[in-house]
Amino acid sequence: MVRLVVMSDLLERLRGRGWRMTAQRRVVAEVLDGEHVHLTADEVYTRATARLPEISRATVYNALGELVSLGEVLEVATDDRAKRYDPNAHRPHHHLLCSRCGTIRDVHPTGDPLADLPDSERFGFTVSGVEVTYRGLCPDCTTT
Amino acid sequence: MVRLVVMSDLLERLRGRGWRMTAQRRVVAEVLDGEHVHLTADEVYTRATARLPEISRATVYNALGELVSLGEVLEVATDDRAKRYDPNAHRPHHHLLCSRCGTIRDVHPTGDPLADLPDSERFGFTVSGVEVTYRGLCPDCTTT
DNA sequence: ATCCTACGATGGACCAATTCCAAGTCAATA
DNA sequence: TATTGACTTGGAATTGGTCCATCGTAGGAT
Ligand SMILES: [Mn+2]
Ligand SMILES: [Mn+2]
Ligand SMILES: [Zn+2]
Ligand SMILES: [Zn+2]
Repeated sequence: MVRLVVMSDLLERLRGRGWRMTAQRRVVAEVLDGEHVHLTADEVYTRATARLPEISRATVYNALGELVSLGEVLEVATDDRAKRYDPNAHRPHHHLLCSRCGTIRDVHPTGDPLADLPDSERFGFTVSGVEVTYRGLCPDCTTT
Repeated sequence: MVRLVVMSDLLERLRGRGWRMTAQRRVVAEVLDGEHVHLTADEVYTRATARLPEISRATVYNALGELVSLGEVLEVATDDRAKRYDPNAHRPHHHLLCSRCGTIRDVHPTGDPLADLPDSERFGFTVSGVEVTYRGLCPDCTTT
């Protein structure tokens, strides 16, 4: 039995969590749902505008912020100025990014970097997570 | 034989590399030299101003940018809005940062994260480096 | 089906971090 | 010491994001 409905897993979950559903929130969630992209707030805004022309930037920022607090979306800080929003919050992963064009890919390294930080290197911190960012050149940028 | 002169290792190197030395560039380099801090551009500007009151922000940004291109200083992007500048570019290391107050510490995890990224997870990229960022609460923020 | 109201949406002002620019200054070479 | 290309400056511009007063509406109550 093949599952044809791929969308709205996220929408479903949000509703279940009591997230008040509005046309604006729906399109933001829909833009993020689906493939594992890493859009900037402005890219989300542009795509949302295609579906709901009167949506405002402030609303997009609000919705993104809420999705992040809810743990449904991850905020990724690259060295670009703009944060990126990652809907793939359920399967833990890390990132590989192209220093030239900014492309981001999800990667799943082997090993547990948390285990690689001995107590003597924790300086009394309560360590709760770790992000690994690989940098390099994507196939396109390597040849060009 | 104890080495008393701890400063100007950086200055020395820059001179040797043919970096045209001006009063402004010197104070920026001096602010960064020495202990392993992670200052924002504005913090560098403030400290530089203490030594050379007429220096301008633009010049601080210019000098920082050049030091980064020269590989003498590392740019660290946290989730804060402002980038941090790390003079510890010679001994490879990673970072542990407090999610509450923003404190950053250098850490040296065991293991090689580059070796943990199999070819099948490189997607044709030429991978050149990796950053590991541990997050948690510093001792102060844990108790408070 | 309609009412109510607390929560959400809006756009425009505001802000912080950074970059850009035209004009003035100066370090290093000859 | 004269020359000149590189560096510095202050302010304007740009970018990415937040704030806020006001208006609109989702969804529970009736
Ligand atoms: Mn991702
Ligand atoms: Mn460091
Ligand atoms: Zn690329
Ligand atoms: Zn702290």
